[in-house]
Amino acid sequence: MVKTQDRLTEMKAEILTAIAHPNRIKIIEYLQKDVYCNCELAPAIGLEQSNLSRHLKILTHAGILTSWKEGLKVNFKVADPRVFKILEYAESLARTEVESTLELLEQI
Amino acid sequence: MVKTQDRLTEMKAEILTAIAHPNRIKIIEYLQKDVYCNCELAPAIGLEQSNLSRHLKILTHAGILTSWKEGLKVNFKVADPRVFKILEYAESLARTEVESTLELLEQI
DNA sequence: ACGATATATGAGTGTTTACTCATACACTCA
DNA sequence: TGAGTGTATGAGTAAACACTCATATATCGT
Repeated sequence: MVKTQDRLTEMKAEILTAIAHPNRIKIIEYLQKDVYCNCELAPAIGLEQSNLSRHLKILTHAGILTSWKEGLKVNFKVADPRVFKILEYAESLARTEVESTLELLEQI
Repeated sequence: MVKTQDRLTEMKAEILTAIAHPNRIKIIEYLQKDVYCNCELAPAIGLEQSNLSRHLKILTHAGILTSWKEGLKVNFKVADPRVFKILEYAESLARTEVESTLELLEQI
């Protein structure tokens, strides 16, 4: 079944696409500490309310965040800690890149 | 230093953005087996030559693939196995999503 | 019921992306 | 050196994305 394999590949791409934006990475990492609502995240991350709301929707739709209402507010938390693993590996790759750039500079 | 932290976040986003495309995921996973050139990958993955070339450029530029010339051909390999870890976590998240969807269906 | 607060969404905009076709460039070998 | 092969890239296009402003919707306390 090539079709099923393709669907899985698409789903992986959807999950990674949802994560792969600076503002959404900030959101996920901020939510590592605790549970927060839109109104608390907006000033913390420095995003305009409607823009943040859309980023949160993208993350929730991708299954990366879960949300629930609490009065006026909508709270968000990271649905699965494996997301942090992805970010950890991305960070360690980024750091390796910086290091090898520095090594190249030292050779001059 | 907020600026440095932001740059790191951007780099993480760049790395994940480079990975987060179905065709590029296929390329990376195909290269898990062995080293291949553009001309071998094109039929294997089913991409038009110039399109594949651009995807390979994106992956190489992001530091995910390394390439070297061998006569006419340009060979590619995955630069760092941590990329596979990212894809493994993405896959396991995708599978979890499928499972929870199935569970919801069973409740009907 | 009313004003205040939190969130979602329609509409508009500028930018980026993926893709294709055609063509240029790089290299090999006969 | 010229034909053949592999790769890169310019140009054009359609779709997706991120963002903002204005506004709608939902909920709370008084």
